[in-house]
Amino acid sequence: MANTAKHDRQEVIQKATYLFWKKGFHATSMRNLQEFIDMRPGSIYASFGSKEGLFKESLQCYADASLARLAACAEASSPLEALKTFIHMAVVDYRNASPSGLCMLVKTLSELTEENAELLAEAKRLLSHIEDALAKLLDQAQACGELDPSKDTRRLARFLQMLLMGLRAYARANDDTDRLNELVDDAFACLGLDLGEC
Amino acid sequence: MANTAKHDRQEVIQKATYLFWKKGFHATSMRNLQEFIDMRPGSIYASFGSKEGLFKESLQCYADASLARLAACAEASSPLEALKTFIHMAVVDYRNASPSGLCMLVKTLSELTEENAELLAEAKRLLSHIEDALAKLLDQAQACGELDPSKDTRRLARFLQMLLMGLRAYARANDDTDRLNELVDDAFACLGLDLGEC
DNA sequence: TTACCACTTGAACAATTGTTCAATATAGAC
DNA sequence: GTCTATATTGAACAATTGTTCAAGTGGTAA
Repeated sequence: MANTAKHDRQEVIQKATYLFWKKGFHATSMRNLQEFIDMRPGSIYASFGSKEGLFKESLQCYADASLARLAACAEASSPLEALKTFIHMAVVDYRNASPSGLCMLVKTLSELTEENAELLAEAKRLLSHIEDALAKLLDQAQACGELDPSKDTRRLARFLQMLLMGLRAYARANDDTDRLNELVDDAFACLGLDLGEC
Repeated sequence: MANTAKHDRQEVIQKATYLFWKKGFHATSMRNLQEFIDMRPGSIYASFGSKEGLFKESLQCYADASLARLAACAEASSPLEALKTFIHMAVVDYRNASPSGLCMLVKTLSELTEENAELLAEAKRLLSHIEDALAKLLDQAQACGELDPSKDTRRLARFLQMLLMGLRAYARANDDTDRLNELVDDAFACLGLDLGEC
């Protein structure tokens, strides 16, 4: 077969995302990828140009999935309840199920240096999109009377993302689930969002 | 010269720490290290056994320096004031001065997988020591009446470390100093420690 | 002065890295 | 059925990886 793509592009990117997310950019070799997504180097380079190119698309794939997960939460319940579910999922539930436990974007920001400036910038860009989505959800919470209208939602969104990063990093260092739940509770408590009453 | 060590061991480890901290474990090649610390491979391997061996000692060197920094803060002011200084230094002041902006232990935890289980375990171990030091400082704060005696200092220490991780990770994604200061303020505010009045 | 020994040196190793490209294969157009 | 455009293959590339080791160097003790 030829002329018509053997591999579904999106499926290939998803597999690559899994491996990159799990092992990081440097520890994932092209040979690892070739084996895992069952493509020969020629095909990969024809489709994505370089390891960096494939990684960049993986970052986007990851961010899309995260935003979709947040949107799914938002559809299932009230804005603030959705936030709580989203964070609890990311920090506690997906901790062992996901390839890394950490946010792939944060992991990338942590691993890479200016030697891969483009990837660094892309990770930052995608993280800011997630922050936008969090802010939008907080705006909705205000609109439906769930959140004090005097609160600065942009500032609160920044704080939420910072908490999310911290919680997931901490979860990687300490795998006691009870204490982790305690920590998430503390984080919610200090938000002043009265989440417990939703 | 020979027979007597040409290089001061501690000095060599400090240089290695700088490079590992900056670039991470995988992106730092032995050739990078050889050049940076001005030693030939034979000497390095005679002293440290392997790249992993040198990295492990670098982790310890980093943790020692962090604990010393915290101790220095503690000696300069009251326990809670010291905590505030310590966190502000790590998140805002050292952000550009230090090799990475991130905690080297968190960066290691983020980068490595079970393929380097020993290094992973060492990073976790050292992080728990830092948490111990934070808890001890909170105990002192209680002893001198600076902190509500009913608070669970172990739990508070965990929360503090989580915040520290989150703040530094966020600082890596967003380099607006004003907003960063705002974020640190928010973090302190939600601690319920009344830090502003110390 | 001699002998020793801890330390250093750097060429060399096999393995792995990201990447290229000429050869091959095949679905669809005419 | 031929042609063309596109996708795939896998051997091969130069460069780099972590590591080894035989040879060299020079202070110290006798």
